[in-house]
Amino acid sequence: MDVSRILDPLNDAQRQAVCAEQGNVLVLAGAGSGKTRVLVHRIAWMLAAEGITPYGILAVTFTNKAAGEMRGRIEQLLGIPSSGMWVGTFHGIAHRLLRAHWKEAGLGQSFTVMDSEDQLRALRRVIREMGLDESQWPAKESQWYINARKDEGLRAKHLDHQNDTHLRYMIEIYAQYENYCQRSNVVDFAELMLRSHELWLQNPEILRHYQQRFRHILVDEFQDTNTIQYAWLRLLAGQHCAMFAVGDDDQSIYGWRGARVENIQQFSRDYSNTSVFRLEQNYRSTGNILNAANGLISHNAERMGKNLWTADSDGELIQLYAAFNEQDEAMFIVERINDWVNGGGLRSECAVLYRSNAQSRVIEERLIQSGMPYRVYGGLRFFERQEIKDALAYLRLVNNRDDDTAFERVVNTPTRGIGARTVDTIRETARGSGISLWRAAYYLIEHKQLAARALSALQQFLYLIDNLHKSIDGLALHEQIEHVIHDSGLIDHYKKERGERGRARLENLDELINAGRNFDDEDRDPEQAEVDTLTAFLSHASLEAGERQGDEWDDCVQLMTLHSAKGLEFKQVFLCGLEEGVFPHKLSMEEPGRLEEERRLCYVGMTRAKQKLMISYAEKRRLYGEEKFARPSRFISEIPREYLEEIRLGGSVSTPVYDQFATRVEDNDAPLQLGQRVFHNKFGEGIVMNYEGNGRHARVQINFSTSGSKWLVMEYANLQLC
DNA sequence: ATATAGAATCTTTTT
DNA sequence: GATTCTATAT
Repeated sequence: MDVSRILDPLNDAQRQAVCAEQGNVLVLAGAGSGKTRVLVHRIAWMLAAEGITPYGILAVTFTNKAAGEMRGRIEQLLGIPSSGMWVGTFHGIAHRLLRAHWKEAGLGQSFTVMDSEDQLRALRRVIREMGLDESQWPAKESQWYINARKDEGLRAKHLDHQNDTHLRYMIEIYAQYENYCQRSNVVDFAELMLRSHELWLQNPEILRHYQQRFRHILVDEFQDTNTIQYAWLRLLAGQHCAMFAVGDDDQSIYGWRGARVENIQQFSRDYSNTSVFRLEQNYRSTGNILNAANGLISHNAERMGKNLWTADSDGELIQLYAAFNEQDEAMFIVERINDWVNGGGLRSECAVLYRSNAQSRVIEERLIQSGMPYRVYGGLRFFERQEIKDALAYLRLVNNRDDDTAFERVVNTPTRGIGARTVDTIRETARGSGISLWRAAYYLIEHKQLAARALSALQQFLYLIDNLHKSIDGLALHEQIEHVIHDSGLIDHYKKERGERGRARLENLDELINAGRNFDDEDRDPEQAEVDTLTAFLSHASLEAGERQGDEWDDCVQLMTLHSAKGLEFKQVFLCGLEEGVFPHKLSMEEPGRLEEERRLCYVGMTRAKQKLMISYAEKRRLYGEEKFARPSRFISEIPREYLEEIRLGGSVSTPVYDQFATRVEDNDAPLQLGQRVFHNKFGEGIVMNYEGNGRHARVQINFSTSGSKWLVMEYANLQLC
């Protein structure tokens, strides 16, 4: 193997990381510094130069996309298939382990993986069965609580209610939910990590086997690992494994779902012989964009320290546009895109990034108006669509009769005369005897404990599932799917739905058959040939919900949230809605830690831009039906001024907007922070709800605890901060 | 079993 | 403002 192909395309820092001596390595890779390249070349280097066998390598990522990309690039670089190597997501690999050791993990052989919607439905049922009021104990909250505990590696039995009633119920719901999952032979996403971790802890011989096999672990996006994922890695690594972790603390934007940036620092502490490398040369953006981003992120206190630089030229200044309102902002963005396209640029080279999905609507409307094709990321994915989930539920039930989530979903879809009353009876029986719904239904029929009509309807349903099981045995996967969606009546059911939507649903069901046809050859895991195809397909559907909607091939403007933009790059980026309360989001403004995460999010957004970055904010914005005034985001004032250029449309430059907000933000005698508690001599204590204008002439709306909401003029109000 | 009206609620997202 | 769920009526 010619090693120069691996080393030549690298810069010094990259090469040092790639060729680092065997041992633990931490690579702090800034945005656009060639993070994936280093991972891929490191693997290639180990295989080609160090004589390490692919069989001993495990590479973990967070998304299927990243895993696929890594695998593809390894194969491209080496010119051979990457077989034997494990490259996958944390959840994908945990799932693989559980399939291989289902018995030791305490699962049934054909256990099913629930997605978050399934999990929510399951929790609704558990809460209802506990006789709790659903409005007082929202399933969403329990789901959040349970997943957060699982991400910390904690089971219900580890938790202490500390005499807190609320907590006690939460833990009880958790415990009941664990029972439910065990009974139904299903696992949720967090459970995959937690249970595979326990599998290793409780079966030292299995752990030893994997420890001996995987002497080289590579981890992508290390800053996004949560507690259980890090514990899982440490356990697998044991004493003799070399870990190669790549991450960027400045791009940690998933703290709210349990990711712990601290794991990066912890890594060097836990593995004392760790060599640390920094990749700071950026190959993506112009100098001005990088300097602006560096300036912004320097306002964060908790950093490992890193400064991106480029050999590229300064490029254009970052343009700042102060819009009158959100309509004006949208108009500005679309006009700029038009200019770009007229100048020969592609629409797909432009991305509009926003903090929250609700912001996309106005921009979409404006794009439609000017006939500009666009694509919004973040809609429903293929395997999450209603009709697809219905079909999958039938398949799941055929595959695993105890899957209560699937049973509940399809027992009366399409309607077949099994009403709420009957299902209630089944549930009660199931709960009374601690059995699955399927078994309870069987029991009720055998003992004729239902009204005649319901009994025969239910019997029909059980026959249907049993017959489906028999008739699809031995068929190819796509034939199985086709059979099930026809015989279940789903096709007829959706044929009745009129209009565009019904037609789309039928098309999707057709597409599901197609997915089954393609699955056989492509997506099977060669090391798990003994798992039957249907089971593998169902797991695939849960673990890899498919691409987001949109025609990739069309040349269209890209619209997405800042979170979904991570890892992508565009020649021209619009960062919009930079207003206090929108970005940083009002729910993240209180805690310093969360605010720093918002700032990192802004940093991520800025560093997506290759050539042109445009930042905009609206002085007045209609959001959630109400019109509100907002101050420009503090993030704007944190960008060093020399990299910004304020622009106005139509050339009518009046007061420089930058000056306006600069004084507004920095002046402490204008405490117009929304949500600020204030004291008024006559009205007492209140909270700032809204304001209009700025400086001394501003009018402020304050909600007083004793006398209600009032508009006051700052100049005369004489407010005191509390 | 379905249709409709009223109410609630509205970061960010992958697996 | 728009969606999504819940309660009630038919």
